[in-house]
This record gives sequence, C-alpha cells and structure tokens, in this order.
Amino acid sequence: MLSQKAKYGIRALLYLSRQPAGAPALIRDIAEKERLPKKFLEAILLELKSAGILHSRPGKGGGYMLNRPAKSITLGRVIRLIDGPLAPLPCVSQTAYAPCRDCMDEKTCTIRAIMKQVRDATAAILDETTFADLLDKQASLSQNLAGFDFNI
Amino acid sequence: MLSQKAKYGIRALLYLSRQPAGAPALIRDIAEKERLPKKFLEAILLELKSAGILHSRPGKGGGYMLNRPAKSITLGRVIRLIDGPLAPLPCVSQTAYAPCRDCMDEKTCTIRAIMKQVRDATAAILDETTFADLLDKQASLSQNLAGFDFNI
DNA sequence: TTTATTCTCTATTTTGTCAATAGAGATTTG
DNA sequence: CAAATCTCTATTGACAAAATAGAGAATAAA
Repeated sequence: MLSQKAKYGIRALLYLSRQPAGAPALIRDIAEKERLPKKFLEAILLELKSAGILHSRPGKGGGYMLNRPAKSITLGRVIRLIDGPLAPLPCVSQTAYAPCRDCMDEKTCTIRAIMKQVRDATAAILDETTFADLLDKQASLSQNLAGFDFNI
Repeated sequence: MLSQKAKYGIRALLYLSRQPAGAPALIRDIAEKERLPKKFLEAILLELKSAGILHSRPGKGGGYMLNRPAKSITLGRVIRLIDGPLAPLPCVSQTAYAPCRDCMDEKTCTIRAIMKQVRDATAAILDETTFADLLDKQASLSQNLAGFDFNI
C-alpha cells in the first residue's frame, strides 16, 4: 500500500502540474485546495525539492513550482523517492538492491524469480506514466463522462 | 516490500510443501532448518492454520502439515493473509475494497486507474503461482545449474 | 491413566515507522 | 527595512513489526 505521504505528494504534484509554467504556487494554497495537512505537506515538498523534482522561491511572489516539465516526471520516481523501492524484495530491486539475509543462492531462489516478475510488471507501468499522462487522462475521462451524462 | 513475517511464512510453507504427504513436521524442526525465530514462527503457523491452509496435531507424532495439496495454495493468498491486500490503494483492492478518503470521483481518478493496472498485474502473477509451482521451478533451476557446472 | 510431547493461547517487550505539529530561522522581493 | 514565504530541527502520539516468555490444553503412547 502507498503511504499517506506518497498520496499527498502525488496530489501536490498533480496540483503543481496543473499550474501555468513559471507560476509559483503557495504551500498554503496547495494544502487548502487539496485538503492536505500543511506542515506535513511542507516536509514532502521539501523532499521533492531536494530530489530536484521541484523548485522554490521564498519571499513575496514566491512559492513552489515544477523544476522540469510534467512529462519528464514519472510516478515511479516519485513513489520510490517517498516510499522506497517498488520491489517486494530487496534482492530484486534495481534502484536499491540488497541481498536477502539467509539467502543460500539467488540463482535458484524461486520466490526471487516470482518477485522479480512482480517488480518488473510494476516498474513497467509506473516508470512509463508521467504526470503529464495523468493530467491528459484526467481531462479525457472527465470529457467522456460528461458526454455520458448528456446522453442520459 | 514483503514483511519479515510474510517471508518467514512463505519459507515455512515451502518447507512443509517438501514433506511427504501426511507426514507432520515439528515447529522446532522448521525453525531450525529454515533458521526462523521459533516463537514468531509459532504465531505465523497458527495464523495459517486458522485460515485453513495448514493442519496440526499436538502430542507425540504430531506437528504441522499442509491442509490441502501444495498446488492449491497460491502465493497471492498467503501474502494477502499475512501482509494484507496486494493493491497499492484500498480503492483498487478486489479482496479488501475501501474508498479513499477525500476522493471526489473514483471514475475520473487517474491515479486509481494506474494503480488498478499495478494491482491487476501483481495479482495475475501471484494468484497464478502455487507452492507446487515454486517447488517444480526450484527443482528445474537446480537441475539446470548442475548441468552448467558440469559443462565447465 | 499417567506421562512425555507438542501445539495453543495470552501477555509483554522492544524497536521502529507513520503521520502530524510546533516554533524559530533563513531568504527573497518590494 | 519589512513582509511574505520557504526551511530547518525537534518532538509528539499512535500504531505496527518483530520477537519472546510462560502457562495451558490436547494428543498419543506407555
């Protein structure tokens, strides 16, 4: 399960992805509009900034903005950053490999083989999905649903 | 990431799947052979028993055994039992659905759509893999590796 | 029926993480 | 300078993860 923190982070990034390029958004506004705990959000945004995903400016007219276009930020990257590796076992993680304690032989470990399949399937989805994709899909879904309502 | 408890449970089940049908194994032996904390293992086995996966008999000649053939026990079932839903969000879980707090509309939630893909991919793998499959694969992997050594 | 064996149950401990909050500090713009 | 805003340290409470202790109940064999 995704942590609350990761969910908040994703929602904040979606919010920031919707802003016009170069227009900073205030922590306070993000927290209010998305109904996120402000102080907790501060910590999350700071983490995203340290990772180079966000950019910020203090003072009047300041705030947070994306550091790169939404189409270059993947869900996989954000989730790994906040919640850690996607892999169900450390020994199948690409980004944070670690051997399992007590593992006799990775080559013949069948749980490992299965969990690698799970990791690969998960990563294939999350590393292909960008925040631009999410916004696009959101727009087309709302569109379709609106049409649906109209037809009733 | 799988919890330690789930890993222990899977290893214990693999051990039990290797036993001849009808032959009970002692908690003590499982703990020693698999190097699992005995008391912790007791609790895990008890949970697997309550779920109908294992069967046990106290007293001399007693012990734990599978309640059904290994080919009818899936990894998905065991992992769900110990660690909870496979889904990354409660709103995409098939076995433990729950709405997300603050979700405006599930039908237009794009994170949900992506996470459902992740859940489905994960479940497709884990619900198709049985402990019999794991044993089979283990046998053939060891076989192949043995051949490899021979050819050097 | 007694006894050794083995699982079963309740409780407790330790450690760590998750989620959230408080408040002082640093930085930028006007 | 002064107001606005982000930044940092630290602390809290709740809960789960991991493990352990010890008495209790059930079984089978002697």
